[in-house]
Amino acid sequence: MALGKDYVHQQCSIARALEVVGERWTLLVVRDAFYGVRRYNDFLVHLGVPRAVLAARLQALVEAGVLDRRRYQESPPRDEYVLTERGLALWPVLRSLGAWGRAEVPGAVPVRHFHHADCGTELGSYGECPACRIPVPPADVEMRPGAGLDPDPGDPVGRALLRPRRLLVPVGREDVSEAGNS
Amino acid sequence: MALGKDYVHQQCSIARALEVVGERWTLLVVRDAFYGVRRYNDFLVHLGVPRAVLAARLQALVEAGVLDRRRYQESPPRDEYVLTERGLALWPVLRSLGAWGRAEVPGAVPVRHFHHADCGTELGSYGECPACRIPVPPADVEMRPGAGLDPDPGDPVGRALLRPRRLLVPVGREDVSEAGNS
DNA sequence: CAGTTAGGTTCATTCAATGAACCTAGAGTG
DNA sequence: CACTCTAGGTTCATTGAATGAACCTAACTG
Repeated sequence: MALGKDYVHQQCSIARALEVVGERWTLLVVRDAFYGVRRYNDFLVHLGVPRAVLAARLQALVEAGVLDRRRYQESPPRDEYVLTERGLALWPVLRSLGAWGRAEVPGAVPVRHFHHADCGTELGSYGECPACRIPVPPADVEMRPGAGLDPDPGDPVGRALLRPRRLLVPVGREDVSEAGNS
Repeated sequence: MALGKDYVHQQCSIARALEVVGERWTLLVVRDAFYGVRRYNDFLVHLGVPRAVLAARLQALVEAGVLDRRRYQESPPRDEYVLTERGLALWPVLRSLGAWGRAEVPGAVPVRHFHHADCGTELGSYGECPACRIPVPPADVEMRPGAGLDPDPGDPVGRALLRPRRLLVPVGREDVSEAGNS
């Protein structure tokens, strides 16, 4: 990884984090993992990333301990990629990046809203629940579509993510399979 | 910017944030700006980034409204790059990335510690003060060297950052100028 | 007026991203 | 039992960006 070669001598834990998640597409792969995407093909169609790049990123994330590659069926051997504890710890990074992108990038209409599932309150910029005054773990976060969300994405995974969802819950096969069931 | 071309169709404020700060070196430039680095040459020696890349990144950050380029002397015209409000809003992103890099990247010895200047308490993972229970704005953060910090960095800016410092306070010329005053 | 400093630009080379094509192995279908 | 589909890749030529060295400019310094 090119970043690593240059960042290694940087005296900074930010640089060390960027060695792992700072490459192109990597954080979007992790984001999709939080959204419940687990399979190679689902990442592929949802991100629109080249296959070779996706394979390289998934492998790098597994080696870094961010994702766990696990066999979910044997007959045709199929693996899925699931966030580890280390990967789950990236939630504040994604949350703060998303909050910044929504608040500070001009012309941004809210695309998704994140709520504390226990009480329904929308999360604050730090991923905390303003009502309960606690940092909300991703498993307790409910994602709801916002006004800026494209109502008809081209890929089945994007369509599955139109509905309110709990984070980390795997995208169901029934959501993804049939294309045009309106 | 290559990222923009591909991320634009992504329905996500994380992707929009990455269009601005997701490129190689960009977040490290912003980090240095928080550390008090303001001048082209100081970024250059501290980051070890190619000159052309630094010029492109600074220009992009100015266009994105993250940095403000301001003339600080006329006689030889010299500009400095200072964080805007929008740039200051990136502090939670850097803080959470740094916290993750320290906690989750194996073999990481703490390089710098960040404390609430008002009370001296070390910041939590979200950039909050655990004692005062408030998010600490970067101007109120004191940075102190940690055990993992190289005690003799090769560049004068790195040496200036060895001492405890308030964030955003510009790196003084007297810190940077003389090389080997032990 | 020679040297230095700040802040760049230009250019050839290297390296990674892209996207299309191809590969493999098992599953379902007629 | 041939055909085709699906999941999960690999390979390869092309494109594009990063790299680092060299060069440029303008002003100040001794």
